[in-house]
Amino acid sequence: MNTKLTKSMDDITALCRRRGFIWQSSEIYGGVNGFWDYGPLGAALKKNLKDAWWTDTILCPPDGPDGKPLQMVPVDTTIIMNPKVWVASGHVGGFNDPMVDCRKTQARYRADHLKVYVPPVADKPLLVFVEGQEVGISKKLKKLGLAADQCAVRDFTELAPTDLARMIGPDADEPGSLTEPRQFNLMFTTHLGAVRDEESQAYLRPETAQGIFTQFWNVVDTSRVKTPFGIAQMGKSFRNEVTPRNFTFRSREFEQMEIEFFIPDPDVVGEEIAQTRRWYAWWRDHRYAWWRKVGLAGDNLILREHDRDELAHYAKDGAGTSDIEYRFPFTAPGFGELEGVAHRTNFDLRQHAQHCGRGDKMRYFDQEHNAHYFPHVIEPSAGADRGVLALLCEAYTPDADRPSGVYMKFSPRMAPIKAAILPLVAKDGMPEVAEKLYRDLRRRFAVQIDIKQNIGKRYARMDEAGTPYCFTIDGQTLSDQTVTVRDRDTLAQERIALDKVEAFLGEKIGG
RNA sequence: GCGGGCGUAACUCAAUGGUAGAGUGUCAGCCUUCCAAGCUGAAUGUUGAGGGUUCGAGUCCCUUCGCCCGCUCCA
Repeated sequence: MNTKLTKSMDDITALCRRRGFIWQSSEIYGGVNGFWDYGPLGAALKKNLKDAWWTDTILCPPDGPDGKPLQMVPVDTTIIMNPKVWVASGHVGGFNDPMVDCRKTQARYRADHLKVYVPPVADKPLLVFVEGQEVGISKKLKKLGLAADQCAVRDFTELAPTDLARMIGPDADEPGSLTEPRQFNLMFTTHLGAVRDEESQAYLRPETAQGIFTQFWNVVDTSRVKTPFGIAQMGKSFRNEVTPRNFTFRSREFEQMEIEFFIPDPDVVGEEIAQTRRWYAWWRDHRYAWWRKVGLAGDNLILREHDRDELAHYAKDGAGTSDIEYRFPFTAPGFGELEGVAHRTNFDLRQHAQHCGRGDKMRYFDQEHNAHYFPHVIEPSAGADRGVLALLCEAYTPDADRPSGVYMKFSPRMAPIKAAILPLVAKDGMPEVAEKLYRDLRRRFAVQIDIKQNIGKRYARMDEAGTPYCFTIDGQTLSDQTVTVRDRDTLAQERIALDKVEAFLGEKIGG
């Protein structure tokens, strides 16, 4: 029995595996770093989280700060898009530079920033330095018995990889510590069609947001929305992370739940300046409240406003950026990001308007203010897999007093199995009553029937699956048509009428 | 990518260089009127993978993959 009362990530991972929440992708082949599969319970849990997000942000969001019903519409865009999208968004240009690492000093340099002093004789080392930072170079050369005017200065990128063994890195003392230049782009590439050349190269999206931005104009033209309104999308994204770590927290394939909420440009519509801050704060606070509502209600969830200097380039001039963060066992006492809420200004829409060549013609027309502008955007961007991981960590509750040693305290709305139907013993007509109840309930709820083994083992199984309620058919059921309800968290039992079970679940689950 | 640690059944762990095992779980049967109880039986392993040393490798060596920790990275 596990008597540990603190939550350990190893124990949580073991339970996820044992009970079928999360497995390593392609495990029988040794797995693949940064990719994870959801088993039956995990897939159900994730769907519950995504359904809650869809319902609570698209179908029935809370009223906005203006007291009016929020306008929200969904889209579902492709993972592979025209590569120009990623040029416009800045994902291709900014991060495509080959980098060189120094094994000795752990330093990392851009290859195109490096210059090399090449001595006239082959048995002397080559001295590498960062362009513009040549302080102390002549001293270093002197030590090697060289003078600067004897050496040719070449670009690092012109030299052959075979020269690496003779090179002394900018911060190193001995040759041979530099690696070959490597591409450091976090986007996965692929090729469209049969020919694998530069022309056919495409990318797997690193964020779903750009699908929303590129279809912004079609949404406006077809769905009768006007600012302020939001477009929401959930879907897979891909980042070729250098170091996938911490279970599913940093995966290379992951699912996002993103909203782009479009509001008037405060510079154009003067009286709306305060609105930008108001909308930003409203989304920030409501997204935080939503995570608490789905089960992260304890001290482990925090809302953290970013400092000015950690803002992304597109958000520098904005109303702010904040993270909703969860204290995972592997980040404690620190926190890990679940969702970021950012005022992205109108950077993305302007970029796309410019790159597609139509420029200001693509400005949105605001009839109410009689003004053309590119709307600003508040972006609440959440990680579905990180949300699931947080739900798992939060639910994991060691309890030395119960036979399983642990139970999963999911909120009823998130629980993969809402209820179990258990005949106390497999005779005297109890299985038949249980089966009828099971057939009735499964039409509306995710329920399971379990007849095998003794009742204690079945309760224990349900504790590890996080099933909030167990209905048990016993001898008394046969005479008075009542069953017991066992509450997962309190272990308390009460009797309710067999024909009230469905209403009971409906009330507790909200289904 | 760098440095360190670790890979044996679904899980937790044994096995001096000499026949791969136990407990738990799972499954089947019996029993059982409320919390992994009891009895009987069954299935599950190319010891992460691939090489090498050896008469013989889970054990020693090399490579590789994966996991954990620390750096690095995270628009």
